Amino acid sequence: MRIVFMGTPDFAVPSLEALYEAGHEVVGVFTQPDRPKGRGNKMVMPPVKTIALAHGTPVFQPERIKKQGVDDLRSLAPDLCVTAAFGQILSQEILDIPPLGTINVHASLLPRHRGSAPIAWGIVMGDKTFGVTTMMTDKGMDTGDMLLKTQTPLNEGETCGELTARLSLMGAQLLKETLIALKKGELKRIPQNHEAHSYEPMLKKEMGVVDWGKTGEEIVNLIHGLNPWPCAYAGGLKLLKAKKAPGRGRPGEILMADPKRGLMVAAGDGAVDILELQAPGGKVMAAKAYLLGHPMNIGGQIDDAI
RNA sequence: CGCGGGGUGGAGCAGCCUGGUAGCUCGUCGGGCUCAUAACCCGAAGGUCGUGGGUUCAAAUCCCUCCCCCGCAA
Repeated sequence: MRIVFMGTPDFAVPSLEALYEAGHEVVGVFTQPDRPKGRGNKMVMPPVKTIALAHGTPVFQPERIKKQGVDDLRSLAPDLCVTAAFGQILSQEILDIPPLGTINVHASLLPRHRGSAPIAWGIVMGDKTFGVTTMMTDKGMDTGDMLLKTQTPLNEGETCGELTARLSLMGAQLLKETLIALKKGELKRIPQNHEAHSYEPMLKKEMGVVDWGKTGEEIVNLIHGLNPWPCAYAGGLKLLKAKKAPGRGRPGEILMADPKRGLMVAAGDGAVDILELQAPGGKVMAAKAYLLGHPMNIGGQIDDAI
């Protein structure tokens, strides 16, 4: 079976590798163009490209697949397309090319959390159960029929980055199973219950500003959901890990700032024990370590920390 | 050459501008005190101040080189 894979970030890598491992014929890989990134603005290739090149698979990086990728895709004559966090929207013209259709690996339990950042939003919104769904891609945004689904509970204190790594492996496994079922003709298409869907937009930096009037739990979810990007911020400090704690005070008030006991900030309801943070220009460090060199005034406002 | 921050005992920082004895908060080790403790007291070990070069009587500090780390720009 001739398969064309479309994907870009780390999340997509295990899925692509699963195709190779299962012995599928990956005839081409589409991924986002190399982009200037990091310090020095050096050109960096998407993780998926690195893997594809290592396997000698032809790589295509159209700026807009809808415009410049159609002919390339058609000439590859794929039987099936597989997508995983590709980052571009496919037109009907593209979806019509592979006879078997296009299967997408989506990191949520559809129909919940359609959109580009399902894991982060799930954590931010307080979900306890996460998962991956394989689905037939259609013209809409993650609206196609579902195929297989797998789920997992959120671990205590787990961040979006950590959960994403886990789900990417689960997604790869699910993709394998999906293709096996496809081959056997046992694949069932389950329409989504569109009534129950939710859709969330791309993450924005502004979301990260902590509103200390919210509950301790909501704030902790925000901190973990936005880690590693764009991250939650308070007073110039990037907050990476935290846990809910009992406490009472003016929202944002520093209740405790002790190198031995930690950094506790009052929320609208309860308090938040900051475990890990990052100061401008600095590395990620335990809040207790930060306090050794940056004493804070108890009773002060965390937003004035820097 | 995209912009900016940083590299100082094991950890987090100060000192650098205005060269001249290595400082702070912890940790560690030893001793003491206490029913006890994230408490307190006494003492000790531990640093080529990222690298290489330059200026100087003298460089963590001033000048140049290189390496590494972090943030912005998604």
